[in-house]
Amino acid sequence: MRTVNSEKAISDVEQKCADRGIRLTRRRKEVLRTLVLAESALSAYEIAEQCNADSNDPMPAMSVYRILDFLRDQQFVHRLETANKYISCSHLSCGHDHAQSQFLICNECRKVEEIDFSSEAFSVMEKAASAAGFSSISPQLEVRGLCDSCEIN
Amino acid sequence: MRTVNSEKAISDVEQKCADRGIRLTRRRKEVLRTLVLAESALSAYEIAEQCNADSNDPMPAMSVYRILDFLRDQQFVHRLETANKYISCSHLSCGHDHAQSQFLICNECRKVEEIDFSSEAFSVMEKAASAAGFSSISPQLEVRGLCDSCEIN
DNA sequence: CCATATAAGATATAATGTATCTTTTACACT
DNA sequence: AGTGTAAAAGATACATTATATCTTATATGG
Repeated sequence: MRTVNSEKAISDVEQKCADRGIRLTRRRKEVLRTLVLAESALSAYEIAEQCNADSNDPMPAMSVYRILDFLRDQQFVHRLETANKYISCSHLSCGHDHAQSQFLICNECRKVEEIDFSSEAFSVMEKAASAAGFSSISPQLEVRGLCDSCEIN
Repeated sequence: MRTVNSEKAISDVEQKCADRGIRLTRRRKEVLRTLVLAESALSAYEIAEQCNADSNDPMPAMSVYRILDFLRDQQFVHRLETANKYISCSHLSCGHDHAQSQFLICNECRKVEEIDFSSEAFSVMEKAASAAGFSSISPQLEVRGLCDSCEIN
């Protein structure tokens, strides 16, 4: 599934970088491609491992961290805080911004879905937060659960 | 604030352990007390450090992990997945169960509030999840934000 | 008092992440 | 093309969080 539009996603990112006047270097593209092609979220070290499997030019884990910082700044990649893993943004080819991101994470198969909670859901949460003394809350949310196919088994 | 009812909370936990036929050993009580008295969530190593400051009987970090497993099983303590820290349950003295727990975490001062989202909020989230192919989701939720006093500054 | 199970101690090591300094590369300008 | 500058990448060290495993101690029931 994820491979179908992966090349398009990457060239769209290249375009965005050009527009923003920043560089999508070979190394950065390597990391991005690894994440775009990945079936699931990957740890930084898994990304390095994958890059090293794909080419003979060794990718040090420390570079992966720096590159992830860059890709996250640009919102091409998200960090799953509850999993210590990284995943490519599911909106790489969209024109608009995606500062918001909510993730559903399957505890069984580790599948991750990036979704948009309704503003209704969000305002309900904000109300509860506000009552507890938190006036501003982050729109990044990670919800653990079971995906439908793992639910069945 | 947290110190006011801390001794009561601990003796309530002792009672619960007696009821459940499990042991709240000296070591376990040490860890629990440290968390109950803490102003904020603590890492496992911070807990060990604190225990070691409080007594001359050294608490190894590895014991802390084991004890945290126990305390979490019993729902006396929660793990904040986004922070890799631990916090005592805010319902230690309640009679009923608290499998559910939602946390507001201040990104600035690290203050944590344990709250109960309305079932309304929850059903809105469940609906969104279900549309994305997740039929069951965990009630533990960690929401990052700014508490009111950090908001002002 | 002894057997057994549970808890704790001890040690090693894995996994994840940050700090820092050096070297290389890209790019603008001459 | 040559050079200066800034960004990126490489390299190394180390900090933090966590798990695995084996041994020793302690509590409890018979």
